[in-house]
Amino acid sequence: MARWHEVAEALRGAITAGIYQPGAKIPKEDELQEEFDTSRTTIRRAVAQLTAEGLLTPVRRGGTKVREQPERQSLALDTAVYRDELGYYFSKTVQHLRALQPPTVTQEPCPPDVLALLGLQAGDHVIIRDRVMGNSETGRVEQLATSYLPADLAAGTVLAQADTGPGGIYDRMENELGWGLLEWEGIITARPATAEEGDLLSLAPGVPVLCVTRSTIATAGAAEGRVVEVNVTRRDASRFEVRYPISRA
Amino acid sequence: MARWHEVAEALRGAITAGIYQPGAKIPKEDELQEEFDTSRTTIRRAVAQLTAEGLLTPVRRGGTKVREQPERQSLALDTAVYRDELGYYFSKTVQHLRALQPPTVTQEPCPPDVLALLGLQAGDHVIIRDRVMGNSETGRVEQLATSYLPADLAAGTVLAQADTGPGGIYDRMENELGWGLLEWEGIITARPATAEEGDLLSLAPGVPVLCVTRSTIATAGAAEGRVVEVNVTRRDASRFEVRYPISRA
DNA sequence: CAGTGGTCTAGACCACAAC
DNA sequence: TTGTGGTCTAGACCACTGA
Repeated sequence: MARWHEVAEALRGAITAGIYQPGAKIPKEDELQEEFDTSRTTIRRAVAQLTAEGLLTPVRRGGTKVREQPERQSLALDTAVYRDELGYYFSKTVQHLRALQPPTVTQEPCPPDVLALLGLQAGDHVIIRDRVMGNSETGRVEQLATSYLPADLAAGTVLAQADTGPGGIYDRMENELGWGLLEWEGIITARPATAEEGDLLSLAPGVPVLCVTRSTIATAGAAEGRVVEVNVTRRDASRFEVRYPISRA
Repeated sequence: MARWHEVAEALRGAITAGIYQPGAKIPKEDELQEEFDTSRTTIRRAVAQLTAEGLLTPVRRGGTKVREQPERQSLALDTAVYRDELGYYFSKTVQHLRALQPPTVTQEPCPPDVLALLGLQAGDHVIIRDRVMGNSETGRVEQLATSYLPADLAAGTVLAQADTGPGGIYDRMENELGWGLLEWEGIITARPATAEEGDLLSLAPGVPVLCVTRSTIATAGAAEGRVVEVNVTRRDASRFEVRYPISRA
């Protein structure tokens, strides 16, 4: 077994055994170096591993702390979609999330991971609507939301404009565009965060993002039967969870 | 910006731009060292970052490859529980998963992350039933399943034995123990994989685990109103997703 | 403002698996 | 067999930030 692996295991054991409590500092690198009689690089490799596992967070000038796991915030699973005079919404729980800035709208080749969902070919273009959402009072960023719309359907329409008017894009699709009563399907996934996501969401190193991907299907008009939108929301996986009820069938 | 950050960004750009295709090899470390005119350590730091993001997988003696994202396997969300003469099951989709070994049963202090779910105090003991599940034909490990039961309820009962008989623990709870018709609730989370999970599930470095946590609530008998079991299943987040329907309310 | 973690260098040897 | 990534050393300087 590699030396850094041994060091990591020793530290991990000390943490789970409670010798180092959450919020407490572990010895500084020089001290660990002496304790384990190895080079600083090896110590750093071990600490990096535990950091990636979410156990430690190094603080500049403040030592390396045992990470306090934040309480996870529950999201109700949006198995039903509601509608009132203002538009569609997917959760009965009041969302305090607001777009912190106007959405970014661009047109680009479709990223590979949404190609299949939209039923497109490699190289096909999509309209990308990007929003950074959070608590408008504290300014804290809570989720990143991105919509992908096939360019052959959406380019040049109101769907490609930053302001889509009252009710948002779904109202436009059902009313002005005549795409019928929309249908939806959801997928929950998780993956490592990109560097950009880590920045925007203030993720601790190594923490993944929890993704909820919602596909919108048209039932009439020019887009009948097609997936006309894929919406991906990404959240800090250490701070959010998706909760759902189970009933007897 | 740190040098390794620049290198990482350059490589990331080349990958997303398709200059390095999935499955292809990026230049070996010496060549990158020359190309970017920096030390090997810096190159390795950059490659480590992209590996953690799931973009690269180094292969010994075979160079470093651009990771081919495996197609995700869909899991139906178990919003309903079914029952037949053999016992309970949570998914209509036939599961080919079998326990690859008999379950491990131990008694330990309750881990902090399930304390609140079980309504226990720090230091309280739980019975832990651990199973490694996978495809019994290929031997491939697909998921890790762990059940936590409060020791004050389960110790000394059939629930603490490796073989719980036909129908499993839920039948024992409802029938022999008289805990009434059980109820359930589910939670979906994601977190970085531990070293052990990475080994068992053959996870690529940096890939998180997708967790489905199911709590069982008793409605009668000595355990009435209590959470009598917490079941946590962990899967490779790059290979699984949870899919669910959305209907109009 | 000084001590901590962050970055970087130059070099060496090792172990594993693809060739 | 041997070239690749994996590990490790000893040392240096930097930059941020919390004491």
